[in-house]
Order: sequence, then structure tokens, then C-alpha cells
Amino acid sequence: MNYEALLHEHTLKATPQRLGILSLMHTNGHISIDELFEQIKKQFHSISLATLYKNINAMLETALITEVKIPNMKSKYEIAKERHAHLLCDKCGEFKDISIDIDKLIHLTEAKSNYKLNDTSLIFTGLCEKCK
Amino acid sequence: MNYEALLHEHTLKATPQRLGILSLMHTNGHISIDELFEQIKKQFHSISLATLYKNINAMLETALITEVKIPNMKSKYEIAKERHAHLLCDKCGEFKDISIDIDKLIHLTEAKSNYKLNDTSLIFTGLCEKCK
DNA sequence: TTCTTAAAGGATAATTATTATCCTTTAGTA
DNA sequence: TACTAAAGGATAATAATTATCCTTTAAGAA
Repeated sequence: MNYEALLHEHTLKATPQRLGILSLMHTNGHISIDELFEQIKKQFHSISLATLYKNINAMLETALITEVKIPNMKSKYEIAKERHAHLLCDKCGEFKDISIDIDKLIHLTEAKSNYKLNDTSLIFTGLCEKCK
Repeated sequence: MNYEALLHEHTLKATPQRLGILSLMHTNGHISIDELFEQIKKQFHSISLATLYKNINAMLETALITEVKIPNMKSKYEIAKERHAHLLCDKCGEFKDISIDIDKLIHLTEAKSNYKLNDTSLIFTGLCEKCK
């Protein structure tokens, strides 16, 4: 993935710190501020927590990344992608994407509610294959 | 609704402040800490914000209430009830329950994922009937 | 009813999370 | 290569939440 181009498409400068953030976000799939700070300090020894917050906010504003609010834990961030839902294992904490037919769900719910819907936040919680 | 019994069922003392919290939560449907504090001060002039936090946490721990984490806004709390999803209007902020077949959604997703699921957090965002 | 006591309330200090400020450095462009 | 707006780092300020300590009270026992 070309993070430099991705940043430019979102009118953000491609700094080494931002490339590092996106790289960690991509390899982790989803990452919290704290996890990100722990991991990125290995590459950028003197990076400031303020830099993380500023960049997370800048990337959220330009919709390069999205925030996922998760029951009973801190938010995680992921690089924006097509609509999807999430699975959370209550026991081991595994958190991952799952592809479900959200368009259908939206259409059904629009019919039922009279709302014009454009997005969903959908998280399933339970036990993963190993923990169940 | 008998809030006193509800509190006792959850091994919590039925104090006037708690009855007030539950009453406001019920009439509002969903309420944030800030909204709750604003409203409850009318009844309990000298109530402490700490009392709200302590009670919200106690009621969450005993599952008398649940927290709803909402994209781009502060969490709201509601009295626990049967599974349901939520609708949020991006324009006017209306936030309300909607009944959808979550059991079916869970079964479908279990089949697809190999997880054993027990709950979901599902919020639809868009425009309400008036705003669309 | 009254008494007893663990739990709850209120005030506020402490902690944690996030944002703002200010100055230095740098990416992107001419 | 030089210029400039934007970004980084350090840290102060603010906001959100939790902890502490002492007073009050709900709930059950006598």
C-alpha cells in the first residue's frame, strides 16, 4: 500500500511519522492510541503523544482513517475501507473485520424506519473459535 | 416502572438520587452524563458529579443499565432491555431504538465466522424522517 | 420503632485523556 | 536552493473520570 499517495490524496503531507502511523495501523489491522504510541516509539524514539493525537485527528477529518468505538474498551482506529462489521472476542480480545451484507441491512432498516441511512457501526461480541 | 424494585434486584440500595437517575434515563430514553447532570440538578440541587459517575458505574457493573457508544458523540446510557439497535440522525441528533431481528443477524454471522456470539452493538446513522 | 452498620452522598483532590500553545524543523513547491 | 505553510516536539492547559475522606442514610435486626 502506498501510504505517501494515500496521504496526498487526502491533502496531508507525507511525513515519516505519518507513514509510520499508517504502516502500524495497517499491519495491526486496528490499533488504539496507546498501542500505537508504544509501537511507534520503537521507530521514532522521541515522537510526542501530541503528534499522534494531532495526526489521528487530521486523518479522521479527511476520512483517511475511521474510529471504531468498542464496548468496554478504548477506541481503535483503522484505515478507511469498504463497509464492514467487526468481531470481538470477549476472552482473548481478538478484534477483526467481518464482511456482512450491510447494504441489505440498511435497506431493510430504511424501510422499517423512514430514515435515509448512510452508514452503520456494527460490532459482534462473543467468543472466537479458539476461546469458545 | 418500579425503580426501587429494579435497584434491589440488582443488589443496589434505592436512594433518592438513584431513583432520579433512573427516572430521567427512562423518560429521555438515552442520556449522556452531561445531560443527566444538567437535568438532575433541578431535583437534587447539590448532587455531585462524582455521585453520577459512581452510580452509572455501579449500575453498569450490575447490568441494570448499558452504555451505548455512538460515533462522533459522547456515550449515552439506557436502562437494560431486550436486544435492539439504534438510529441516529446526523442532522438533528435524534437518537432512538429500533427493533430489528438481531438473533437472525447473530446466527448468520456465527455461521460465517466460527465465533460463538452473544451480543451486538448496532447503530445506524443517516437522516431522520424530518431531516432527510 | 430504634439501633447498627455497610453502603452511598458530597466536596474536592488526584489521575488520566485530550487539546492548545509556542517554538523549531521540514515537506512540498517554485 | 530557497521559501513557506504545515508538522513535530515539549509541555502547559483543559476536560473527563476516578479516588479519598468524612458525613449521612437505607435496610435489616433487635
